[in-house]
Amino acid sequence: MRKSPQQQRSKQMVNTLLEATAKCIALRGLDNTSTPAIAEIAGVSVGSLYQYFDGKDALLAALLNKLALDVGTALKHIPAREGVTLRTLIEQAIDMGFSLLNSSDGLYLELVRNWHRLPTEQVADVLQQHFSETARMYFIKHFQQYPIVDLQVRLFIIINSTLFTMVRLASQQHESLLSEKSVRNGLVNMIVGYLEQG
Amino acid sequence: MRKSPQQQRSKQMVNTLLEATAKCIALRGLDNTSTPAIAEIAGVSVGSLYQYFDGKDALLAALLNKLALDVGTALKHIPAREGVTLRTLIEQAIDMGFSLLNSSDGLYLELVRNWHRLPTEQVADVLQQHFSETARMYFIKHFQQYPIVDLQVRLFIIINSTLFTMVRLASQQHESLLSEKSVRNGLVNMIVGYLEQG
Amino acid sequence: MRKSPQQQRSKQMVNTLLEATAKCIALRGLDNTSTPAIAEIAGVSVGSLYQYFDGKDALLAALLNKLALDVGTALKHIPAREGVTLRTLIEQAIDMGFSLLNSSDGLYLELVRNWHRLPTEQVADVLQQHFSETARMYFIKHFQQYPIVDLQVRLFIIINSTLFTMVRLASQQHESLLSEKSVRNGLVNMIVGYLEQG
Amino acid sequence: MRKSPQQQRSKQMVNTLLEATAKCIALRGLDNTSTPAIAEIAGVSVGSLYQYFDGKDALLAALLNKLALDVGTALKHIPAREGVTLRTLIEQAIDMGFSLLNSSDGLYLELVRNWHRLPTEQVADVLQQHFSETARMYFIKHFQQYPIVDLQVRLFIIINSTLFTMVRLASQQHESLLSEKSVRNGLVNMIVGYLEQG
DNA sequence: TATGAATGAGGCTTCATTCAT
DNA sequence: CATGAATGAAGCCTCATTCAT
Repeated sequence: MRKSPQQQRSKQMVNTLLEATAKCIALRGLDNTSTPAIAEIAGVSVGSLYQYFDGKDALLAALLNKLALDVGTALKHIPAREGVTLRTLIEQAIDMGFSLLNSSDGLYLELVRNWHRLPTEQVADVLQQHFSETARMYFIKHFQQYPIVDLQVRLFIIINSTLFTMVRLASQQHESLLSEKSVRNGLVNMIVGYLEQG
Repeated sequence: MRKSPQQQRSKQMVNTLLEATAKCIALRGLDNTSTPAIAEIAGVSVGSLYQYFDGKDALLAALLNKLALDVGTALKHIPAREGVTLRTLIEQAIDMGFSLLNSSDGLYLELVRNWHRLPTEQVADVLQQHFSETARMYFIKHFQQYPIVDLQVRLFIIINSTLFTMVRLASQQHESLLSEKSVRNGLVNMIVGYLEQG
Repeated sequence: MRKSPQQQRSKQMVNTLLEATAKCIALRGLDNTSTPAIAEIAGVSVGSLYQYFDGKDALLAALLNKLALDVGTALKHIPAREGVTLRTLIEQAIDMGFSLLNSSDGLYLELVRNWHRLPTEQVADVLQQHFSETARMYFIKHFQQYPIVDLQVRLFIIINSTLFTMVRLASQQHESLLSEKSVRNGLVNMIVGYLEQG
Repeated sequence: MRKSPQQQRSKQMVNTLLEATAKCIALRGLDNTSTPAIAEIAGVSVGSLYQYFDGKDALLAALLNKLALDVGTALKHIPAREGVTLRTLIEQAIDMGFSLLNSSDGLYLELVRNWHRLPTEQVADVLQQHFSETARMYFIKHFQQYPIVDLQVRLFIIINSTLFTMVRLASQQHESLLSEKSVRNGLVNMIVGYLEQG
């Protein structure tokens, strides 16, 4: 590990680099994202890059963490007011998912597609925790009469199903016969149905 | 295109190379699968590789086609006898999925993980058709009373959900808290529930 | 050296290979003329090629010899009847040059362009001798009153000047502002003028 | 295009590489001039080569441009004082030609030999323009009484004739029966004679 | 002899990383 | 700290030639 940033300039540099990484991935794809390319986009020398990050992987890891936090935050802002139905909640989550996948020039899309080549542990942790907690709280509040068994399993299934179905759709967007809306509704139906099963 | 094989030896070589490719992907991952690596595993010179395939991509494409055919064949052998329930059908498909993902040293796992970097068109075609047909026939036979609307959408969702949920599980197998069995059952429940919705 | 052809079949094979070589050079250029390519055009295996020729260079050398003989023969047929003027003689030679360069899909053009990479010694010999003899005889017959001094030098200059000027012109034919005719006439004038100098 | 050099070191490197390229071509011939060979002669890693040039072709193009400029400059320094005869002018040009061809270990020789495989457009431009202008000016100044018709054609013929005759001679120098001097004089006679023709 | 599959040296190029300035 | 030039291992591919059948 390099020194962690301790000064103003440092933090800015770190930020610049992370943004450049994001931009590069979005524009050129993960495969074409090289350290020189990142440095160039950041308007900084490769050397500097290595002052702040141990290398490509460290940079990616940092980017993922940052994004995970952002997403986590965004998720927390899905209003869980009193009386909101499960269906509504899920609709909102999925809509947010689609808008993330379509945002940032496809950054998230490219990242999820390549999840297995990325240092995703922490990301998974962050999101997993968020969803687990949210779900647990929701069910405790609303459905204590028929508590969900196997919550972990169901969450695992739902999250992966939704995420990758969305990614696959977004990946063929232009040439797809399926509309985003119909897939969204299908997913919602499937998930709600599943969660309401004894 | 290279000359197509014209002799006994040739067909064998093609096979050797495809197997080496498969082995290499399984053992070392797609990223570390290079033409030299393949040639070495095949016990053959790089030159030979290029006598039979136009390059790395052609080799991959050929491998995928072959595997798609194999899988297609395997799927056709899922017995669809009279009176088999939808649940059973799906259970069998999923079980087959898991056994494929766990077979061949993880070859299928690695391939599905990297789907977006592979020349998957034909593969998708083969499988898509199989599932579409099977599903259509099944529902025509059993459920004409409440015909499934949006079959394409539902299949898209189900297939991707299942596939990637399984892949994600298999990818963390050793360290996962979730058992294959529980995920399998969850998926089956979810899918059956979804398909039986009006 | 391989065995020299001693049988019918052999001679034919040699011929087929030489023609294939010529064709290949004309169509694909010397740089893209590989032994496999030649064998394929000849409809013969690479192995056979090596039965008859020691390799690429031997093949080229043989081709050049053959062509040199052909050209030599053609040159001999330029009618040197009584009373033909020097100018006419040269015009005919140049016209023949242009028609060779434009013939055979550009084979000669490509060969002359690449003269320095070819085993040209013998070719040069053949042609050199032809021209020397012709010239000597011509001048002895017609101009003994003012015999050309430095015949070797003059021939060297004339031949190379003409040849490469023609080749250069033919090489840019399509995009050239200069017409073949005007260059031809210019060459003739220059050469005749030069030869008639004391 | 690579980044253009921005520092002292860079310009030096560019130079080193161009010189190494020149050296390599001169010593080993164009065919044996490979990127590894150039890098080795330059005493530099292959990678460096690619920091400065897009590849072999770019390197060649750059070398040619540089040499064209050098030659252009040299030509401009052929003194065209008042009263210099056409013959003298041509003698000087040819002498300069010979000395170039014999210089740099035969670099120019090898380059001209391979003209048709080189990116020669700009080179041709530079030289063509020089000669056209010089010739035009010369004839306007001295011979307006009998203006040369077909100047373009004559220049084309003269330049190519001279150049390739010289190259051919230089290519067989050691084994030739012809002396440089005699060929030089022959060329001069031929050219002057040609240019003075109505 | 004829075949053509197999070889492997050699050419081109990229990019993560280091290090002298 | 910042810089960016330099490195070199590693990937991709071609083709002249050999050799088992």
